[in-house]
Amino acid sequence: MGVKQQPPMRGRPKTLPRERVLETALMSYWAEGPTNVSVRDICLKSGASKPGVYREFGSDDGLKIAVLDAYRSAVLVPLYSILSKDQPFSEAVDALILFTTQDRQGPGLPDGCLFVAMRARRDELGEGARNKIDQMRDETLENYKTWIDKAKSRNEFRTDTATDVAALYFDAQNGSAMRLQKEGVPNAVISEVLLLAFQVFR
Amino acid sequence: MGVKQQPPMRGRPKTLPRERVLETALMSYWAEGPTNVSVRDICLKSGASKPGVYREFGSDDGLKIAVLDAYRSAVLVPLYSILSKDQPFSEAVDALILFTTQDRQGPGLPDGCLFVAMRARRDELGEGARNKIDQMRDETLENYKTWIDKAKSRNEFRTDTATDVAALYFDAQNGSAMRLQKEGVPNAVISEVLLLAFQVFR
DNA sequence: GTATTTACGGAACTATAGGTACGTAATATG
DNA sequence: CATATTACGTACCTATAGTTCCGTAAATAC
Repeated sequence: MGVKQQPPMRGRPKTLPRERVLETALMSYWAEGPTNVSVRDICLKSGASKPGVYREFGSDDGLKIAVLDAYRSAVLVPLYSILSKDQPFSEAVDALILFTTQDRQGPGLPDGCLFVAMRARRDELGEGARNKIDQMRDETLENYKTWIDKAKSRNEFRTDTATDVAALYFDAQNGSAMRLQKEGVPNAVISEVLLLAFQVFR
Repeated sequence: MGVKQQPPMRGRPKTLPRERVLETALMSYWAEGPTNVSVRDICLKSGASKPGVYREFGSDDGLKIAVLDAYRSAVLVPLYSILSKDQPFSEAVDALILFTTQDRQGPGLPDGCLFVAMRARRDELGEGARNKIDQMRDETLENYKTWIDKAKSRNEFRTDTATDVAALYFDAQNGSAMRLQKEGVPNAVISEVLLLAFQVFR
Protein backbone atom coordinates (compact mmCIF):
# COMPACT_ATOMS: atom_id res chain seq x y z
CA MET A 1 0.00 0.00 0.00
CA GLY A 2 1.15 3.56 -0.55
CA VAL A 3 2.79 5.00 -3.60
CA LYS A 4 6.30 5.08 -2.26
CA GLN A 5 7.95 3.60 -5.31
CA GLN A 6 9.51 5.75 -7.97
CA PRO A 7 6.65 6.32 -10.41
CA PRO A 8 8.82 7.72 -13.24
CA MET A 9 7.86 11.35 -12.58
CA ARG A 10 7.66 13.84 -15.37
CA GLY A 11 9.30 17.24 -15.02
CA ARG A 12 12.55 18.28 -13.44
CA PRO A 13 13.46 16.20 -10.42
CA LYS A 14 13.31 17.84 -7.02
CA THR A 15 16.68 18.66 -5.50
CA LEU A 16 15.67 20.72 -2.47
CA PRO A 17 17.11 19.05 0.61
CA ARG A 18 13.88 18.91 2.61
CA GLU A 19 15.29 17.07 5.61
CA ARG A 20 18.28 19.33 5.74
CA VAL A 21 16.11 22.44 5.70
CA LEU A 22 13.84 20.98 8.34
CA GLU A 23 16.67 20.06 10.64
CA THR A 24 18.38 23.41 10.15
CA ALA A 25 15.17 25.20 11.00
CA LEU A 26 14.53 22.95 14.00
CA MET A 27 17.98 23.48 15.46
CA SER A 28 18.02 27.21 14.72
CA TYR A 29 14.60 27.80 16.24
CA TRP A 30 15.55 25.69 19.22
CA ALA A 31 18.87 27.40 19.84
CA GLU A 32 18.02 30.99 18.91
CA GLY A 33 14.29 31.19 19.43
CA PRO A 34 11.63 30.63 16.76
CA THR A 35 11.12 34.34 16.14
CA ASN A 36 14.81 35.21 15.94
CA VAL A 37 15.47 33.15 12.84
CA SER A 38 14.37 34.31 9.39
CA VAL A 39 13.66 32.16 6.37
CA ARG A 40 16.70 33.78 4.82
CA ASP A 41 18.88 32.58 7.71
CA ILE A 42 17.64 29.04 7.26
CA CYS A 43 18.30 29.20 3.52
CA LEU A 44 21.87 30.36 4.05
CA LYS A 45 22.56 27.66 6.62
CA SER A 46 20.90 24.83 4.72
CA GLY A 47 21.96 25.83 1.22
CA ALA A 48 18.39 26.00 -0.02
CA SER A 49 16.86 28.85 -1.99
CA LYS A 50 14.04 30.96 -0.62
CA PRO A 51 11.53 30.07 -3.35
CA GLY A 52 12.48 26.45 -2.81
CA VAL A 53 11.59 26.63 0.84
CA TYR A 54 8.31 28.36 0.04
CA ARG A 55 7.49 25.74 -2.60
CA GLU A 56 8.12 22.99 -0.07
CA PHE A 57 6.50 24.42 3.05
CA GLY A 58 4.10 27.01 1.68
CA SER A 59 5.02 29.77 4.08
CA ASP A 60 6.95 30.70 7.14
CA ASP A 61 3.98 29.42 9.09
CA GLY A 62 4.03 26.13 7.19
CA LEU A 63 7.70 25.65 7.95
CA LYS A 64 7.01 26.22 11.62
CA ILE A 65 4.26 23.63 11.56
CA ALA A 66 6.59 21.09 9.97
CA VAL A 67 9.25 21.86 12.56
CA LEU A 68 6.76 21.43 15.39
CA ASP A 69 5.82 18.03 13.99
CA ALA A 70 9.45 17.04 13.78
CA TYR A 71 10.08 18.21 17.32
CA ARG A 72 7.09 16.28 18.54
CA SER A 73 8.46 13.07 17.07
CA ALA A 74 11.97 13.70 18.30
CA VAL A 75 11.30 14.92 21.81
CA LEU A 76 7.69 14.83 22.93
CA VAL A 77 6.90 11.28 21.87
CA PRO A 78 9.81 9.96 23.95
CA LEU A 79 8.44 11.96 26.86
CA TYR A 80 4.99 10.48 26.38
CA SER A 81 6.45 7.02 26.28
CA ILE A 82 7.87 7.52 29.76
CA LEU A 83 4.36 8.34 30.95
CA SER A 84 2.68 5.42 29.24
CA LYS A 85 5.28 2.87 30.22
CA ASP A 86 4.04 0.39 32.77
CA GLN A 87 6.08 1.29 35.83
CA PRO A 88 5.51 2.54 39.37
CA PHE A 89 4.61 6.20 39.60
CA SER A 90 7.70 7.19 41.54
CA GLU A 91 9.93 5.51 38.98
CA ALA A 92 8.22 7.42 36.21
CA VAL A 93 8.80 10.63 38.14
CA ASP A 94 12.48 9.83 38.43
CA ALA A 95 12.62 9.03 34.74
CA LEU A 96 10.93 12.37 33.98
CA ILE A 97 13.53 14.26 35.98
CA LEU A 98 16.34 12.39 34.28
CA PHE A 99 14.80 13.02 30.88
CA THR A 100 14.41 16.72 31.55
CA THR A 101 17.87 17.27 32.97
CA GLN A 102 19.82 15.05 30.63
CA ASP A 103 22.99 16.52 29.23
CA ARG A 104 22.68 18.46 25.98
CA GLN A 105 26.31 19.14 25.27
CA GLY A 106 27.10 15.52 24.42
CA PRO A 107 24.39 14.97 21.81
CA GLY A 108 24.93 18.52 20.58
CA LEU A 109 21.42 19.59 21.41
CA PRO A 110 20.48 23.11 22.49
CA ASP A 111 19.41 23.76 26.06
CA GLY A 112 15.77 24.31 26.83
CA CYS A 113 12.75 23.03 24.93
CA LEU A 114 11.63 24.25 21.54
CA PHE A 115 8.02 23.59 22.38
CA VAL A 116 8.24 25.67 25.54
CA ALA A 117 9.89 28.45 23.54
CA MET A 118 7.17 28.25 20.88
CA ARG A 119 4.46 28.47 23.50
CA ALA A 120 6.12 31.52 25.01
CA ARG A 121 5.93 33.28 21.64
CA ARG A 122 2.62 31.81 20.59
CA ASP A 123 1.11 35.17 19.71
CA GLU A 124 3.99 36.11 17.44
CA LEU A 125 3.43 33.08 15.26
CA GLY A 126 1.08 32.38 12.38
CA GLU A 127 -2.32 30.77 12.70
CA GLY A 128 -1.12 27.33 11.69
CA ALA A 129 1.68 27.24 14.22
CA ARG A 130 -0.66 28.54 16.91
CA ASN A 131 -3.15 25.78 16.22
CA LYS A 132 -0.41 23.19 16.20
CA ILE A 133 0.89 24.48 19.51
CA ASP A 134 -2.55 24.36 21.09
CA GLN A 135 -3.09 20.86 19.83
CA MET A 136 0.28 19.68 21.11
CA ARG A 137 -0.38 21.33 24.44
CA ASP A 138 -3.66 19.46 24.75
CA GLU A 139 -1.94 16.26 23.81
CA THR A 140 0.69 16.78 26.47
CA LEU A 141 -1.86 17.48 29.16
CA GLU A 142 -3.87 14.43 28.09
CA ASN A 143 -0.80 12.27 28.42
CA TYR A 144 -0.17 13.57 31.92
CA LYS A 145 -3.80 13.03 32.85
CA THR A 146 -3.91 9.44 31.65
CA TRP A 147 -0.72 8.75 33.55
CA ILE A 148 -2.01 10.36 36.75
CA ASP A 149 -5.36 8.58 36.57
CA LYS A 150 -3.60 5.28 36.16
CA ALA A 151 -1.47 6.06 39.20
CA LYS A 152 -4.57 7.02 41.16
CA SER A 153 -6.24 3.73 40.33
CA ARG A 154 -3.17 1.98 41.71
CA ASN A 155 -3.21 4.10 44.87
CA GLU A 156 0.14 5.56 43.96
CA PHE A 157 -1.19 9.10 43.74
CA ARG A 158 -3.03 11.26 46.25
CA THR A 159 -6.70 11.42 45.38
CA ASP A 160 -7.24 14.79 47.02
CA THR A 161 -5.81 16.49 43.97
CA ALA A 162 -7.85 16.85 40.78
CA THR A 163 -6.26 15.14 37.82
CA ASP A 164 -6.33 18.16 35.55
CA VAL A 165 -4.79 20.38 38.21
CA ALA A 166 -2.02 17.85 38.73
CA ALA A 167 -1.49 17.66 34.97
CA LEU A 168 -1.11 21.45 34.78
CA TYR A 169 1.29 21.18 37.68
CA PHE A 170 3.54 18.63 36.03
CA ASP A 171 3.57 20.53 32.77
CA ALA A 172 4.36 23.76 34.60
CA GLN A 173 7.28 22.19 36.46
CA ASN A 174 8.67 20.78 33.28
CA GLY A 175 8.34 24.16 31.57
CA SER A 176 10.11 25.90 34.43
CA ALA A 177 12.91 23.38 34.29
CA MET A 178 13.42 23.95 30.59
CA ARG A 179 13.44 27.69 31.07
CA LEU A 180 16.02 27.45 33.85
CA GLN A 181 18.15 25.24 31.65
CA LYS A 182 17.97 27.78 28.85
CA GLU A 183 19.06 30.47 31.29
CA GLY A 184 22.16 28.50 32.07
CA VAL A 185 21.21 27.04 35.45
CA PRO A 186 23.14 23.77 35.91
CA ASN A 187 21.19 20.57 35.47
CA ALA A 188 22.14 19.50 38.98
CA VAL A 189 20.32 22.51 40.40
CA ILE A 190 17.35 21.95 38.11
CA SER A 191 17.20 18.38 39.40
CA GLU A 192 16.95 19.69 42.94
CA VAL A 193 14.16 22.05 42.00
CA LEU A 194 12.22 19.28 40.28
CA LEU A 195 12.81 16.89 43.14
CA LEU A 196 11.35 19.49 45.44
CA ALA A 197 8.38 20.07 43.16
CA PHE A 198 7.52 16.40 42.87
CA GLN A 199 7.86 15.69 46.58
CA VAL A 200 4.26 16.73 47.08
CA PHE A 201 3.20 13.49 45.43
CA ARG A 202 5.12 11.11 47.65
CA MET B 1 17.39 69.47 47.69
CA GLY B 2 16.81 68.75 44.07
CA VAL B 3 16.08 71.22 41.35
CA LYS B 4 12.38 70.58 41.05
CA GLN B 5 11.32 74.20 40.91
CA GLN B 6 10.64 75.98 37.64
CA PRO B 7 13.99 77.56 36.76
CA PRO B 8 12.63 79.86 34.03
CA MET B 9 13.76 77.62 31.19
CA ARG B 10 14.82 79.06 27.90
CA GLY B 11 13.60 77.50 24.65
CA ARG B 12 10.26 76.08 23.71
CA PRO B 13 8.53 74.32 26.61
CA LYS B 14 8.24 70.56 26.49
CA THR B 15 4.76 69.27 25.69
CA LEU B 16 5.41 65.58 25.23
CA PRO B 17 3.19 63.67 27.67
CA ARG B 18 5.93 61.53 29.18
CA GLU B 19 3.75 59.77 31.74
CA ARG B 20 1.08 59.08 29.17
CA VAL B 21 3.60 57.55 26.78
CA LEU B 22 5.12 55.50 29.56
CA GLU B 23 1.79 54.16 30.75
CA THR B 24 0.63 53.44 27.22
CA ALA B 25 3.82 51.51 26.56
CA LEU B 26 3.57 49.67 29.85
CA MET B 27 0.01 48.56 29.28
CA SER B 28 0.57 47.69 25.64
CA TYR B 29 3.66 45.64 26.34
CA TRP B 30 1.90 43.95 29.20
CA ALA B 31 -1.23 43.10 27.28
CA GLU B 32 0.20 42.35 23.84
CA GLY B 33 3.77 41.33 24.58
CA PRO B 34 6.79 43.63 24.55
CA THR B 35 7.88 42.58 21.06
CA ASN B 36 4.43 42.87 19.50
CA VAL B 37 4.12 46.60 20.02
CA SER B 38 6.02 49.09 17.88
CA VAL B 39 7.03 52.61 18.75
CA ARG B 40 4.56 53.71 16.13
CA ASP B 41 1.73 51.87 17.93
CA ILE B 42 2.61 53.60 21.16
CA CYS B 43 2.69 56.98 19.44
CA LEU B 44 -0.74 56.46 17.90
CA LYS B 45 -2.23 55.38 21.23
CA SER B 46 -0.59 58.06 23.34
CA GLY B 47 -0.83 60.93 20.88
CA ALA B 48 2.91 61.51 20.92
CA SER B 49 5.10 61.91 17.87
CA LYS B 50 7.83 59.46 17.02
CA PRO B 51 10.70 61.96 17.23
CA GLY B 52 9.25 63.11 20.52
CA VAL B 53 9.44 59.64 21.97
CA TYR B 54 13.01 59.23 20.76
CA ARG B 55 14.00 62.58 22.24
CA GLU B 56 12.54 61.53 25.56
CA PHE B 57 13.69 57.92 25.80
CA GLY B 58 16.60 57.78 23.39
CA SER B 59 15.61 54.60 21.67
CA ASP B 60 13.24 51.69 21.66
CA ASP B 61 15.58 50.07 24.15
CA GLY B 62 15.50 53.15 26.37
CA LEU B 63 11.72 53.13 26.39
CA LYS B 64 11.75 49.51 27.44
CA ILE B 65 14.14 50.28 30.27
CA ALA B 66 11.85 53.06 31.48
CA VAL B 67 8.86 50.74 31.29
CA LEU B 68 10.67 48.05 33.25
CA ASP B 69 11.44 50.59 35.96
CA ALA B 70 7.81 51.66 36.08
CA TYR B 71 6.66 48.06 36.27
CA ARG B 72 9.09 47.37 39.06
CA SER B 73 7.65 50.20 41.12
CA ALA B 74 4.08 49.27 40.36
CA VAL B 75 4.19 45.49 40.75
CA LEU B 76 7.48 44.08 41.95
CA VAL B 77 8.01 46.40 44.88
CA PRO B 78 4.60 45.46 46.33
CA LEU B 79 5.61 41.82 45.90
CA TYR B 80 8.87 42.41 47.72
CA SER B 81 7.05 44.14 50.52
CA ILE B 82 5.06 40.96 51.15
CA LEU B 83 8.33 39.11 51.54
CA SER B 84 9.94 41.65 53.83
CA LYS B 85 6.89 42.14 56.00
CA ASP B 86 7.30 40.72 59.48
CA GLN B 87 4.85 37.85 59.45
CA PRO B 88 4.88 34.06 59.80
CA PHE B 89 6.17 32.23 56.76
CA SER B 90 2.90 30.46 56.05
CA GLU B 91 1.03 33.75 56.11
CA ALA B 92 3.45 35.24 53.66
CA VAL B 93 2.91 32.24 51.39
CA ASP B 94 -0.83 32.77 51.55
CA ALA B 95 -0.33 36.45 50.79
CA LEU B 96 1.86 35.55 47.81
CA ILE B 97 -0.81 33.28 46.38
CA LEU B 98 -3.45 35.95 46.87
CA PHE B 99 -1.23 38.56 45.28
CA THR B 100 -0.51 36.38 42.27
CA THR B 101 -4.08 35.30 41.67
CA GLN B 102 -5.79 38.59 42.40
CA ASP B 103 -8.42 39.66 39.93
CA ARG B 104 -7.27 41.74 36.97
CA GLN B 105 -10.59 42.58 35.40
CA GLY B 106 -11.60 44.93 38.18
CA PRO B 107 -8.53 47.19 38.19
CA GLY B 108 -8.41 46.88 34.40
CA LEU B 109 -4.99 45.25 34.43
CA PRO B 110 -3.85 42.69 31.86
CA ASP B 111 -3.42 39.06 32.85
CA GLY B 112 0.04 37.68 33.38
CA CYS B 113 3.18 39.53 34.36
CA LEU B 114 5.09 41.96 32.16
CA PHE B 115 8.35 41.01 33.77
CA VAL B 116 7.79 37.33 33.07
CA ALA B 117 6.91 38.20 29.48
CA MET B 118 10.03 40.33 29.15
CA ARG B 119 12.20 37.55 30.48
CA ALA B 120 10.68 35.12 27.99
CA ARG B 121 11.71 37.42 25.14
CA ARG B 122 14.96 38.55 26.70
CA ASP B 123 17.03 37.77 23.61
CA GLU B 124 14.78 39.80 21.33
CA LEU B 125 15.38 42.95 23.33
CA GLY B 126 18.13 45.54 23.31
CA GLU B 127 21.17 45.48 25.52
CA GLY B 128 19.78 47.97 28.01
CA ALA B 129 16.56 46.05 28.53
CA ARG B 130 18.47 42.80 28.85
CA ASN B 131 20.69 44.25 31.55
CA LYS B 132 17.69 45.68 33.36
CA ILE B 133 15.96 42.32 33.22
CA ASP B 134 18.98 40.51 34.61
CA GLN B 135 19.31 43.03 37.38
CA MET B 136 15.63 42.78 38.28
CA ARG B 137 15.82 39.01 38.21
CA ASP B 138 18.73 39.09 40.66
CA GLU B 139 16.85 41.48 42.86
CA THR B 140 13.83 39.20 42.90
CA LEU B 141 15.89 36.15 43.80
CA GLU B 142 17.67 38.13 46.51
CA ASN B 143 14.35 39.10 48.01
CA TYR B 144 13.21 35.50 48.06
CA LYS B 145 16.51 34.42 49.60
CA THR B 146 16.39 36.97 52.39
CA TRP B 147 12.83 35.96 53.13
CA ILE B 148 13.67 32.25 53.17
CA ASP B 149 16.73 32.70 55.35
CA LYS B 150 14.70 34.67 57.83
CA ALA B 151 12.13 31.87 57.90
CA LYS B 152 14.88 29.31 58.39
CA SER B 153 16.27 31.20 61.37
CA ARG B 154 12.79 31.07 62.87
CA ASN B 155 12.49 27.36 62.22
CA GLU B 156 9.59 28.00 59.88
CA PHE B 157 11.36 26.58 56.85
CA ARG B 158 12.95 23.18 56.23
CA THR B 159 16.70 23.44 56.47
CA ASP B 160 17.33 20.49 54.18
CA THR B 161 16.74 22.72 51.18
CA ALA B 162 19.37 25.18 50.00
CA THR B 163 18.18 28.75 50.10
CA ASP B 164 19.07 29.55 46.50
CA VAL B 165 17.34 26.43 45.25
CA ALA B 166 14.24 27.37 47.19
CA ALA B 167 14.42 30.90 45.79
CA LEU B 168 14.57 29.56 42.24
CA TYR B 169 11.64 27.34 43.14
CA PHE B 170 9.45 30.18 44.37
CA ASP B 171 10.28 32.33 41.39
CA ALA B 172 9.56 29.46 39.04
CA GLN B 173 6.18 28.79 40.62
CA ASN B 174 5.25 32.42 40.39
CA GLY B 175 6.31 32.52 36.75
CA SER B 176 4.26 29.44 35.94
CA ALA B 177 1.26 30.96 37.62
CA MET B 178 1.56 34.13 35.56
CA ARG B 179 1.90 32.14 32.38
CA LEU B 180 -1.18 30.07 33.17
CA GLN B 181 -3.11 33.24 33.91
CA LYS B 182 -2.07 34.70 30.58
CA GLU B 183 -3.25 31.52 28.88
CA GLY B 184 -6.68 32.03 30.36
CA VAL B 185 -6.60 29.46 33.15
CA PRO B 186 -8.98 30.63 35.92
CA ASN B 187 -7.38 32.10 39.02
CA ALA B 188 -9.12 29.49 41.15
CA VAL B 189 -7.25 26.73 39.33
CA ILE B 190 -3.99 28.65 39.52
CA SER B 191 -4.54 28.95 43.27
CA GLU B 192 -4.82 25.19 43.50
CA VAL B 193 -1.62 24.70 41.55
CA LEU B 194 0.26 27.16 43.76
CA LEU B 195 -1.18 25.65 46.90
CA LEU B 196 0.14 22.31 45.72
CA ALA B 197 3.53 23.75 44.90
CA PHE B 198 3.97 25.43 48.25
CA GLN B 199 2.85 22.42 50.27
CA VAL B 200 6.40 21.10 50.23
CA PHE B 201 7.31 23.80 52.70
CA ARG B 202 4.70 23.03 55.34
C1' DG C 1 12.44 94.35 18.04
C1' DT C 2 16.68 90.50 17.26
C1' DA C 3 19.23 86.62 18.84
C1' DT C 4 19.41 82.39 21.20
C1' DT C 5 17.67 78.28 22.80
C1' DT C 6 14.87 74.36 23.02
C1' DA C 7 11.14 71.30 21.47
C1' DC C 8 8.01 70.18 17.80
C1' DG C 9 6.63 66.65 14.17
C1' DG C 10 5.98 65.48 8.90
C1' DA C 11 8.52 63.19 5.91
C1' DA C 12 12.04 60.93 4.97
C1' DC C 13 15.96 56.96 5.46
C1' DT C 14 17.86 52.14 6.10
C1' DA C 15 17.42 47.49 7.13
C1' DT C 16 15.10 43.43 7.13
C1' DA C 17 11.10 40.63 7.14
C1' DG C 18 7.91 37.48 4.43
C1' DG C 19 6.74 36.44 -0.10
C1' DT C 20 6.75 35.93 -5.42
C1' DA C 21 7.35 36.86 -10.75
C1' DC C 22 9.58 34.89 -14.20
C1' DG C 23 13.11 33.18 -17.28
C1' DT C 24 15.63 28.87 -17.27
C1' DA C 25 17.02 23.97 -16.57
C1' DA C 26 15.95 19.14 -16.29
C1' DT C 27 13.24 15.45 -16.82
C1' DA C 28 9.37 12.17 -19.36
C1' DT C 29 6.43 11.48 -23.35
C1' DG C 30 5.34 11.06 -28.37
C1' DC D 1 13.49 15.81 -32.53
C1' DA D 2 9.43 18.82 -30.25
C1' DT D 3 6.31 19.21 -26.35
C1' DA D 4 4.60 19.07 -21.84
C1' DT D 5 5.74 19.16 -17.18
C1' DT D 6 7.95 20.17 -13.06
C1' DA D 7 11.52 22.41 -10.22
C1' DC D 8 15.15 25.72 -10.05
C1' DG D 9 16.87 30.30 -8.09
C1' DT D 10 18.01 35.45 -9.17
C1' DA D 11 16.02 39.44 -8.55
C1' DC D 12 12.44 41.68 -7.25
C1' DC D 13 8.07 43.35 -4.46
C1' DT D 14 5.59 45.17 -0.26
C1' DA D 15 5.28 46.08 4.46
C1' DT D 16 7.03 47.49 8.60
C1' DA D 17 10.50 48.07 11.96
C1' DG D 18 13.67 51.44 14.26
C1' DT D 19 15.61 55.84 13.55
C1' DT D 20 16.65 60.63 12.11
C1' DC D 21 16.75 65.02 9.04
C1' DC D 22 15.41 69.42 9.12
C1' DG D 23 12.33 73.32 8.67
C1' DT D 24 9.35 75.44 12.05
C1' DA D 25 7.26 77.03 16.50
C1' DA D 26 7.53 78.79 21.16
C1' DA D 27 9.83 80.28 24.75
C1' DT D 28 13.76 83.55 27.25
C1' DA D 29 17.55 87.07 27.04
C1' DC D 30 19.33 91.26 25.37
